[in-house]
Amino acid sequence: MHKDSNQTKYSMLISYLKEEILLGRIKPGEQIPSENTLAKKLSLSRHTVRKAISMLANEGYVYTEHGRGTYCADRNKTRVETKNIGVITTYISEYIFPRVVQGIDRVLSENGYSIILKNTGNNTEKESAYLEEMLEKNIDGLIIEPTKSAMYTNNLKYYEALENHGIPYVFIHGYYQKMEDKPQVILDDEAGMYSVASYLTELGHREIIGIFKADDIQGINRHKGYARALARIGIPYNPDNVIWFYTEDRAVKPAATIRTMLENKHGIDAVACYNDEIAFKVYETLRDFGVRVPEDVSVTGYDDSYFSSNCPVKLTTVNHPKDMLGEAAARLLLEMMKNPAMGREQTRKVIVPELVVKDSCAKK
Amino acid sequence: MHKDSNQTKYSMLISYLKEEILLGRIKPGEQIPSENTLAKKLSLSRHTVRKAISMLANEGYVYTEHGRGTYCADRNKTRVETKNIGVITTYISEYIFPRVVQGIDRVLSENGYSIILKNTGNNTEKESAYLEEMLEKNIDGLIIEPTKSAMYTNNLKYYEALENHGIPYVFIHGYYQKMEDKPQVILDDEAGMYSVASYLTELGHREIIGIFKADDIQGINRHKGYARALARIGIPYNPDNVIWFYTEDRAVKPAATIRTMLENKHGIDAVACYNDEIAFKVYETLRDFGVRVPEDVSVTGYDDSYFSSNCPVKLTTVNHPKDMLGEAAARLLLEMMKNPAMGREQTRKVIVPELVVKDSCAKK
DNA sequence: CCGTATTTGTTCGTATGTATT
DNA sequence: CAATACATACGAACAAATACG
Repeated sequence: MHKDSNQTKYSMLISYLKEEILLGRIKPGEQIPSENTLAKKLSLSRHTVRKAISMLANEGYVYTEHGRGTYCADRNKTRVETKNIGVITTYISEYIFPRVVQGIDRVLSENGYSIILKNTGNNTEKESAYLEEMLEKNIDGLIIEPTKSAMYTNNLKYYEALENHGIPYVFIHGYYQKMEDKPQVILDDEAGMYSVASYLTELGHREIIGIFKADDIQGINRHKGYARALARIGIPYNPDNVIWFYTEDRAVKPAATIRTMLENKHGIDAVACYNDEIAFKVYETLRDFGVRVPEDVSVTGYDDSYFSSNCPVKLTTVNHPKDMLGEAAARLLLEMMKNPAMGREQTRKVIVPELVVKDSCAKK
Repeated sequence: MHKDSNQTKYSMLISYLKEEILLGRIKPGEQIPSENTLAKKLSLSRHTVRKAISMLANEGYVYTEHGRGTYCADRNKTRVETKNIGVITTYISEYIFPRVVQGIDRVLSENGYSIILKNTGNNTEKESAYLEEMLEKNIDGLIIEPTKSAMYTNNLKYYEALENHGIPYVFIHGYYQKMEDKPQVILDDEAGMYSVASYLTELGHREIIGIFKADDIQGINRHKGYARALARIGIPYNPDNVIWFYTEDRAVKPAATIRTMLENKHGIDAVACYNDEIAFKVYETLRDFGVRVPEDVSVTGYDDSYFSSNCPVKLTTVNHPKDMLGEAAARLLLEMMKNPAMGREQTRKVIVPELVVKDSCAKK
């Protein structure tokens, strides 16, 4: 049950049964435990169980037969095209999201589809709720940016359900670790950060601080690229030079840690940041401390956003082909809807981003 | 009651009430006796009455409101709820749109609705196509930012159709000129620009250039505020000091015109811009020409976006309560869906923005 | 075919919670 | 604040349909 605990008892039972049905754990025609069994098992009165079942029957999830029992209804016989595609994003980042959605929308609108938009605010429970909503709404396909993709997720069941119902889906930006082979359009984050870190080492920097996001796969992969670039030229990996942050502390942790490092006279040649927003904050922290960029310390961002171009010292960064990412995901989804039996090679698109050199790095 | 006596008590009550409604003895909107009243009058238990009423509600004959009563429904207007709300924006401006949509999404998601997103790219034909699509999709409501709101539109028929189908809609940001009294959530653009221009006159400026967008109602209203502020202190209106631009030439016209003015030694004390993006371009143009901001010329923006805060000289601007705008629109729509007969006073929300003084203006 | 257990359907009573006026 | 109206939840009894030995 484990659901919205502030809800009513009957609605908890409804969402429990609904989930079982939507996820295919109770199959059409299958009998549901009797009212008395459910009441006893869940410590509810029979009246409450009846209320839940009567509502489910009304919504067409189950049907009851007098004297026989209650059965799961077959709702899929009437699966019509809705021409709606679900799009679930993590949090509406001001500088990435709109362009990606625009790319998706352009391709899908051209093909007569509309997008149903949801954003999870990087909250896993909301992701559950919205996936369930999408299943109920009978969408024709789904494009989803996974929430906290580096963390354990118990939402895998929804993806299985999508597959059971024959609804294609495409991951963008990231993917869950057990689902590397599922359809996806991603950026090669490791390669991107590898090119940043290599660029910094070529400028002669050795004490390179890396700042990474710990709860999404992008952060993990960018960290890999950072470590690989340093290893290539024989710099031993130094955990003290790596700062990890989470969605929840992104506004304070990176800048605060850099400040502490400066106060403790931790040697810093360069700072390679998870994205432009962090880089901009790092730039401000350094400036406030009287450290010049790039003369004293080099700083790099990631995403080539307005944070990079509007920073007093334009930030060297990695481009983010936002529109292209959205368009590619939409096109892949359309192909999959046309031809459901696509091979793995065709359902994985990796876009390699490029280093964009601006003014925030100098030779040591 | 006089009906099939072999039936159940609750079904007798159902057919009694159904008949009253179908024969028009109980009219749509009219209140039905309370559960307790019916129970007492008909010598039934309240539970039995509730059973009958809940089935009638399910069939769409009546609807209940917690704490108020049970009412006769208008069966001609009961469409099937899709729990989808259409949202049509003009063009996905990077710095306004995501927050507005986020505000809309937050309120609607909380209430179990999803948004179907479309953007017109400020193209009137696309607006037609998308309005038609929304009508086909059977949405429960619509939030729309009108495309080229200051121009003639021949999409009025779609709004009429929405009304005929009983689908409520809310304008945001702007409205068409023949539809001033339709439900809307807008910013008081005239007041916003009035406060900007008044601020500039109070600093002693007289030759104040105004740059406005000609094809949306926001531009028209901001121009009104500008003209009113100048008129207030007796500055005669000078058309040579006003630059009009359109969606299509927004990237070049404003900056190019300022450059021409500078070359022609047109006197400029200050430039009041349509938005921060234009103001940033004007700032760059002035700087490239060797004109200092704010020492030589004052510049103002509008929207309080990152263009304002990331400009080397932070731009004095007008705030844009993006989230609040979206939330207010969503809440208004929800109210209208609940209570279709809302008066005009309640369906028009005007948010008055505030001047945000930063560093780009100085005394003459 | 009968009897019994099971399952859903109808109806009552009672108590408490919550929204509206 | 009190009264009113709907909402949730428990308990109990009996009826009607079905399944099965």
